[in-house]
Amino acid sequence: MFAMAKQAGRRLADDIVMTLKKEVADGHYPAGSRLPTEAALCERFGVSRATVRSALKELHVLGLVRTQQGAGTFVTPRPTVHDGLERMGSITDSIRSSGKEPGHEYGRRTLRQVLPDEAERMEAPTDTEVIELRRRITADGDVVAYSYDLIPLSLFPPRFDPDELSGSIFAYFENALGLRPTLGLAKVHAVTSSHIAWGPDAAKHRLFILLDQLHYDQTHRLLAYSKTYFVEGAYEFELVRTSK
Amino acid sequence: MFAMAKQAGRRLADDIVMTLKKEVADGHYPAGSRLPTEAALCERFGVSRATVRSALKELHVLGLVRTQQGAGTFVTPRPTVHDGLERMGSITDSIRSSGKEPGHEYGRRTLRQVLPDEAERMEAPTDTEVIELRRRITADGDVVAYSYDLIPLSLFPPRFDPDELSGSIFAYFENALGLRPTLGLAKVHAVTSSHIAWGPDAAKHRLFILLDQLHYDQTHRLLAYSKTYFVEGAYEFELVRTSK
DNA sequence: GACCCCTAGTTGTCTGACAACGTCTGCGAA
DNA sequence: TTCGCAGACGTTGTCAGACAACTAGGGGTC
Repeated sequence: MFAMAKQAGRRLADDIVMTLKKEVADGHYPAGSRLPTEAALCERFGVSRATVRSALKELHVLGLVRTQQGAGTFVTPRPTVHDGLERMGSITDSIRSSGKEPGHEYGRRTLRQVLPDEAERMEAPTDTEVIELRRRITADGDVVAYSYDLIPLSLFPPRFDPDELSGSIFAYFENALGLRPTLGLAKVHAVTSSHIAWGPDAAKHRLFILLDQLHYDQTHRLLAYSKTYFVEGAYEFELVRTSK
Repeated sequence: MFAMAKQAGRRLADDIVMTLKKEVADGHYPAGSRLPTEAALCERFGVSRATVRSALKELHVLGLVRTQQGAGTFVTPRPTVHDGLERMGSITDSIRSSGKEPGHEYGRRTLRQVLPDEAERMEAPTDTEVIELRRRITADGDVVAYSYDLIPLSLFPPRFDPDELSGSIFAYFENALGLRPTLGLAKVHAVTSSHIAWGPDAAKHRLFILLDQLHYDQTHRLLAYSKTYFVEGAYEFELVRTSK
């Protein structure tokens, strides 16, 4: 039989989803191939058909499989594409997955009140206190982005020392604060400006893609408001668009 | 009872999903409020609980609701956000949903072979014949984007007259050819160039966001390769990023 | 007021059955 | 042999009823 480590609070169907997701990703079921029948999956996982169908429904909504009445459930053929910008994730990870070594150089860390336009975008009171970070993000030593991040002071523990913040902000959120950004609302702009870049290579960088983004966790609490200026040409900006 | 127009090939659960989605969007069930119980929804839609659960599962995976065993199903509080760039859809629709009137002005329509770099990006033979379209897309009369679209000639019926193509390409695909673009792979760039814009306002447009995009249908057939240059500032470029 | 227990209500899972639909087999006709 | 068709069979979609797991709320006790 199938003994799965069952985490507290998790539903049976979730385990099946995770297992099948992994097997599809690992090529156990190639694109276009047919998954085992619902009855076979029932037997394998030791659950009822209702539970298997719940799991398959999730895979269907996620676009991983396509079901056809009378025929079976098939793995959706997908171009081999790593996740794009539509997936929440740290820039650090995406640089690393492209085979380069990410780096962070921190500029000023400031404690201040939000500006009026920032408050409006964040839908926060105008007296909200935030920590402002200025960073340069590098890949194999080359600057790929300049980032200006605002993080509400209320997220941090009392007696917090801003200098603890280094490296990836996502990693800090997760490891030090136990917060996981799961939703980002971004606006994309093209920008030419000589006031964004700083540091030794600043003069070379004039054309940017601006990702003006609000980060939330699963409870829709605002974690950060960041403006990240990607140096045009230095960072491959990919996006997978899907229909509903 | 509830008599719903049932489209061919659609499942019962899909109708329920659409109805509930709309009602949530219309504020019929405010954020955080509890949806009717599964039993109540069964009665309302005249279906079994299995079908209702299938529909609710879809809403759950889509992040619209949260279910809690023993308590009920609740509408997820969400920032009010319309779909962003991560959703496949025509620019025309997105302009219309922002309350403006979309328009299309067609420039040259050309029948030609693909260029080498185009063939590489399209993963197509170098002797592929395509129809090239040049369009200006407008909102309330103002140019918001210049688009250069390549569509494989093989998609068109024999004795095709390029002049039939007008208005939204997506609409033409769907209505005239029965094709539905469901997947887009895009790269995003910032571009400054004086060679992109054409027409009366060309001189005003120098800074663009380029969406360099391959369009596929559900069978993963390439429908089009388009380079759309959005005039910076004229089009609000939004993106909803989610985690897996 | 604070705490515990019990109960009614709701979602999660199980079982069994039939309907709707796709696929394949095998037979007969050309 | 080849082609077309009918029917059997397999698979997913839906239905019905039941019980398990869990939550929220009420009432009682201290």
